[in-house]
Order: sequence, then C-alpha cells, then structure tokens
Amino acid sequence: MSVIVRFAPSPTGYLHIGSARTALFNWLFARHYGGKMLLRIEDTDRARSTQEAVEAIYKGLEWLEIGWDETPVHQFDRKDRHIEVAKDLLAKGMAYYCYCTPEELETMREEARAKKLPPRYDGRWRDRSPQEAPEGVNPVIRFKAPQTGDTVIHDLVQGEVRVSNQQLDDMILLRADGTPTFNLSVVVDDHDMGITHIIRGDDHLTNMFRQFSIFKAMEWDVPYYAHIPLIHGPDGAKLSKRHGALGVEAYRDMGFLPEALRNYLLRLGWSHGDDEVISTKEAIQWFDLDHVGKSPARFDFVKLTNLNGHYLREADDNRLVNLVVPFIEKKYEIPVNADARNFLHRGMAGLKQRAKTLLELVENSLFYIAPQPLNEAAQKILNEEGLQILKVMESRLSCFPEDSWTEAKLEEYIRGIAEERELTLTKATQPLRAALTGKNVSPSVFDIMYVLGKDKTLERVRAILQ
RNA sequence: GUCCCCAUCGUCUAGAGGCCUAGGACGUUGCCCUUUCACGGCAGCAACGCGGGUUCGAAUCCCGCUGGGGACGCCA
Repeated sequence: MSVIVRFAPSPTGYLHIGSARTALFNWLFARHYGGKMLLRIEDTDRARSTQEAVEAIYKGLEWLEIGWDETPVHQFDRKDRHIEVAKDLLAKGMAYYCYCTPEELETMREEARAKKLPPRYDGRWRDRSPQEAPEGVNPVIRFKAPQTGDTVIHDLVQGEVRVSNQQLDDMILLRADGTPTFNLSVVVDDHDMGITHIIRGDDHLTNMFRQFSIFKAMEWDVPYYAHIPLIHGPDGAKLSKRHGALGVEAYRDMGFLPEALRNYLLRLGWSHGDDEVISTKEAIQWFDLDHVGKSPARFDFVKLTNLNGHYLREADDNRLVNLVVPFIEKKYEIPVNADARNFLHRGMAGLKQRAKTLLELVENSLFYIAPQPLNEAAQKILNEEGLQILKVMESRLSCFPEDSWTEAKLEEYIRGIAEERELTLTKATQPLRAALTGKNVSPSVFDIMYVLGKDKTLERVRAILQ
C-alpha cells in the first residue's frame, strides 16, 4: 500500500507554528515512505475563512520548503458530495432529522452543567417521527452514533485509545442551512482522497471517535491515525500568541532560516537517539511515528536561536547576502550598491559566525555598507591613547604597499608594529576596530581591512582622526 | 463537572527490568584557545513528582495520589 497523507489547515489566520509542525511530520512521513502528501484547505466555515489566510498557508509552506503533491483540495468545493453522503446515511437509517433550536440546545447544555453532567445532546429526536416536527423549524441532520459498548482505536502515537460510546452524542452532519459540518466533510474527503494515514494534533483525538463511526457506517476503510501532542508555551500552557503561536512568516521576519525552524520543530516531540542537528535528508531517512513522544513539549526560543546560529554558519555566503540585503534596505532604508554588496560578500565568512539570527547578521553587517556612528565602547577605546595609536596606524598603513594588502600580510605587519611599540595586540587593534566599525566587537580587523581595501580603510581612519 | 491523554536535569529529550554511580543537546558556571566578539575544546552544576505493589533486581511493569494538558459547538 502506498502512503497518502494530508495536511488540512483551516484558513482562518496565518500558518500557525503548531500547524507547521503537523505539516512537517506529514511531509516527512510521506517522503520517508515514498508516498504523497496532499493539501486540503478546510474552508467550510465561510464566515472565518479568508483568501488571505489561504495565501498565508501556501506562502508559509513554501518558505519552509515543505512541498505538497497534486492540486490542493478546497473542502467547500466538495460540499455537494458531503451532502450526498449525509443523505445516504439518512436513507440507511443511520442519521435522522433533529428539530431542536440552538436555544433549546443551549438550555439543554446549561441544565446538564448545573447537574454536573457532561453537556451533551440528549438524542430527543433520535427515535421521534418527523411527523411531530414543529412548524417553521429547519432541521439539522444528526448521526446515529452507537450508544452502547466501547470504541477502541489503535493510534500510531497514542497507542490503544478506548472510549465508552455513551460519551459520544449524536453529532450534527448537516446544519439547518443544509451545509455540512467538519466531522462529516473530513471523513468524506479523507475517504475520497484515499488518505491512508491521518497525522494531526491530538486536540482532534475525540474527533477520531466520531469520525471513526462515520467510516464504519459508510463501510469505508478506516485510515491509520497518529495524534501528535500539541506544542505548549514556555509556561506549560497552551501556546498563545504571546509566546510563539505566531505565523511562520513571523519567524522569517525575526531572522530565522527555514532549515533551522524545521530542525527545531522536528526535535520537538520526536527524537533519533542523541542526534540534534539533523539534515533534511537524514530526517526523511529517519522519521517514523514510533519515536514521536506522547507528552506535549514547550516551545523554546533560545534553543531555536542556537540551532539557527548553526545553520547560519553553515549557509552559503551568496545566499546570506541575498537574504541580508532586503533586510538592510527595508529596515534601515539604506540602499545597497554593488560595492557594498561586494563588501558584504567578501566579509560574510567573518560575519556569519558571529550571528545567531539574520537580524543580528544584518546589524553586524551595517559597517560594510556605510560608516557607523561610534558606540559608547568605541568612544572609550578612542580616547587620547587610542587616538595616538590610531595615528600611528594611519601613517604606517599609508605606506603599506597596496599589492600586499591581504589579511595575512596585514596581520604580520600590525603584529610587528605592536611589538615595536610594546603594545599588546589588543591595544593595537581595538582603535582600528572602533574606527572601522564604530564598535568594540566585530570580525577580525585584518579581515575587515582586507575586505574594505586600502583606500576605504584609510579613509575611515582619517575621518576619525580629523 | 464528565471523558481522554501525559509525567526523566530549568527546557527538548535518550532510556522499551539488570548495560543507569541515568546519556546527549540548549541554557548556565569555570577554564583553555584568542586582536575584540563569536566559533571550537575541556570541566562543573543540574532530573527519574509522591506513595504502594510485582520482581533476586524498576526510570522502565501494575495500582492509587498529585500535578499538567486536551476534548466536551448548527468552529475547524
């Protein structure tokens, strides 16, 4: 049997980080088994679904480099088929019309709650004749759920999950306005799309039982289920916007790399021995449902950031330049010309090992684009003594041959000057660093001087000396 | 309230009865490397929620408690 999974988000907002993880797990599972991952937009809630959200989902998945197979299915387009199945269930006597009004149901629930009973529909129209229907009430169609016994399902992550059928009430299949509800649509679509494995958040665990009953009533093959635990915030509560339930594009804007986010999300709830840094190739090779944990994990920005630093250091210089430039132009409104771009490119090797996010990288790159104002520490370095040293450097560097202007030769030269003046290397280089970058912290000064070239280096040093 | 699920360092986790004086990673502390800062290296601190069983032996199995989470819509 070839594996077919689906990622089925509802387009009511951005692509939430938890959904992104669900998508990732589905994708890895499909790739691992050489199967397909289909995309289904669950847009049956017309009031809340938006086209912007649909776009956000596509964009988010694209940014994460999680591809899907075939044309996405829009659930609402399949409404007629869902209705057809509901009618079929009705004809088979496995569903019935219910004439309760929303108000009636509300009082039913309130009474149940008052008696400390679970708030559920009591099935009052289950065996009543439609002849008794009150006038002017559009009925809903309810599913005749099994009332006795237990339903036992073997979930690939949760193990054997059992629930008493008394816990399940008769869910609504078709609303009073004739539109299908979620549980019906999902089952029909999963069946029609040939889904073999349903991998989704464990907030759907109870839906599994309802959906299972519909599969059985229709005599359809039931797919395998895998309910993965939800992601929690740092405080252990459900992930909220406050702590990270942001759209993936927010992570992009915070300067994270997609491969870092994927790696982080993968390790949140899944493990492969002691492996932490896992390439996509390895992830596909290793991913399985057996090693998905059952307990919810807390989202940890610090660890994500660390992982991002790793992937930043590993990233290709050219790619990084391409990522950094738009940030600079947008955030700092500094146009990046060809010269500046070239500096960035040549300086990237030194730059990238000192940043954990793209934002940091951008911030640290700025001095290559244009001279930066001295920060407090740089001003301190350039005190009387520092300026003296800088003056020496200026005159000595002026007569340093341009064709020897390389990192290694510059280092040798400046080490010589320091020795001759009985200065520590730190004393000798810090004024240069401050003058060149405006900061006390930066990549190697020799590297910077080399990248900037003799003219630009001296130009900046002289600007400080004036 | 009812039902379901979960429980190892601060966090993510390894661990499927003896390999555990519980391993790795992030974070943290100290040291080394070093032109600054990073990177890297080394070392340290740090956990099996509690109580009962089962067993020669339990982090691992069973029960209870406690704590956390999720679900109970004409939302998905």
